[in-house]
Parts: sequence; C-alpha cells; structure tokens
Amino acid sequence: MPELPEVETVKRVLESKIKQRVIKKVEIYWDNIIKYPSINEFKDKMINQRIIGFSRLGKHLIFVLSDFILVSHLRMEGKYFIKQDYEKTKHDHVIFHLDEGYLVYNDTRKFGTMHLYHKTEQYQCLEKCAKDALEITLDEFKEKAKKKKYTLKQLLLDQSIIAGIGNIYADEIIFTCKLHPEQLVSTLKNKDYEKILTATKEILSKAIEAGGTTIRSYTSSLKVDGRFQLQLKVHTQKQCPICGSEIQKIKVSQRGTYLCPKCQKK
DNA sequence: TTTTTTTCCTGACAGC
DNA sequence: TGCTGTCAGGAAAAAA
Repeated sequence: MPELPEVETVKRVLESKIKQRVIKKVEIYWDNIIKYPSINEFKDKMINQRIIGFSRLGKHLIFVLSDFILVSHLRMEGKYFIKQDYEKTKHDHVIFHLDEGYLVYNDTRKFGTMHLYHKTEQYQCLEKCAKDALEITLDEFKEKAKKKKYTLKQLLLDQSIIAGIGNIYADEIIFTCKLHPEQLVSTLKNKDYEKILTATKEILSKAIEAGGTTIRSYTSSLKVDGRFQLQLKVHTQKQCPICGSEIQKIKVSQRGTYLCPKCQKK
C-alpha cells in the first residue's frame, strides 16, 4: 500500500513522463472514486487542461493543471499506468486521454479518491491534513501531539498531526525507537518526541532513496510494487533482527501491529 | 470536542 | 472442487 515514500516516487515518475501533456478527455468507470465535484463537472473541467507539474502532501498526490489542481489519494491499491495505446483492463476506473498517450488509474479495491479544485477554490480535502512528515518541525509535532489521549501508534497514523505515515512505516518507526505502540502519548517525554521524529524522517527518506526497488518503471507503465517489504525490520516479520525474539502481532485500534516484545517495552 | 466504530471494496485464504 | 466466512486496510462519516 502506498505511503509517503511510494507516493513521492510515483510523483517523480509522473513528473518525468507526462509533464506538459494536455488532457483531451476523461473517462470514468467507477463514480465513487470522484468525490468532488460532480462526475460531469469533473470530466468537463479537465478538458484541455495542461499538466504543469506535480506536488505531494502526505499521501496525497497533487496534479497541478493550468487552472485546476487534482488531488489523488491512492489509498490501498491505487496505481497509475502510462500507456501509448489503450485497451481497458480489469480495475481500470479513470482514463485520462492525453495529447500523446494515456494515463490510467487502476485500483483493485476502489478505495482511492479524487478531488478537483479550481485554483481559486479552497482545497477542502486537504484542510485537515497536517504538515508533511518530512517538513514538520519538532515543535510543531510536539505541540499538536501532546494533548492527545490515545496511543503512540494512533498518533503516527493521525494525518491531522503528521501527514504521510501509514501502518507499515508506523510499526518500523516505533520499533526503531524501541518504544511500545500502545504507550499513551501523554506519557511521552521530550526525548521520545525527538527520537520519533528523527526516526520518521530517516526511515521515510531512506525508503524514497530506495524508490528504485519499491517502484517498478516500465517504458510504458508504472506501478507500486511490494518490494520494499524486503527491507522491513518488524512489520510482517517473524524474528527480531536485534535480539532474535519472535515478533508479536497485536491489534491497536483495529490495525494489525507488529512488535518485538523484548526490545519494545511499555 | 474528542475518540471509537462503521463503512467502503476485492482478493486471498481457511475450513468444510 | 466449490462454497461460505473472515480478514486486511486509509480515512470519511457516523456514533458514542
């Protein structure tokens, strides 16, 4: 599932491949992907818009067009393919016809979302989104976090506090800090916040650098591949790489959470 | 107001 | 083999 590093990599590939292309037509095969505005407005407004560039906030991928911005969230399984010729395949939901080639949005579970805003509009779907995990400062993070009454794991997944961390990287960050995912945020010390934010930035940056291994680029298409799983230390692992203990799997607010019971004490 | 639960979806996998 | 049931998961919406 794409988290911040995967979205960043997709952004970079799209930037290099379809910047300056003009959208000639949009086809939609699953209406629920389009959250704003209406399906017809979405299709009409996009016609003849040039793709000026790309941006990203947390896990939101942002297309900057001539007059609009398109905010795309890939959720669990959303991916983009760039093709020269197009033939519809399973789970293709949105097809952008470009002046040269096609951009195809494919999403098995149909969880992904798109919002289209005129540049003069308020970007409502981004309003609750906090600063990006790579941009936020220690003070900003601490200030927002400290009043929370839930657990450390929930904090890292809360996009209104820090944006871009998903279930997998949350486990990795917490493991690296040798903290327990169920530790209450109210009991975190200043030093813990420092450790957490440092680990966050380090792990996410390394994952972006390794973008080549997590993302497969073909001459005509691109998709997020599950290969970054090879680099994980705890998430979906069996044995702790530090002490050799058996990795434990628990549920923290409905999310599968992996930890080493020996290295990560409350 | 803040936190928890439900909802959206499909494919993978377990058990019969 | 084929059916049914369960699970996974990001974040909005509804409920507590």
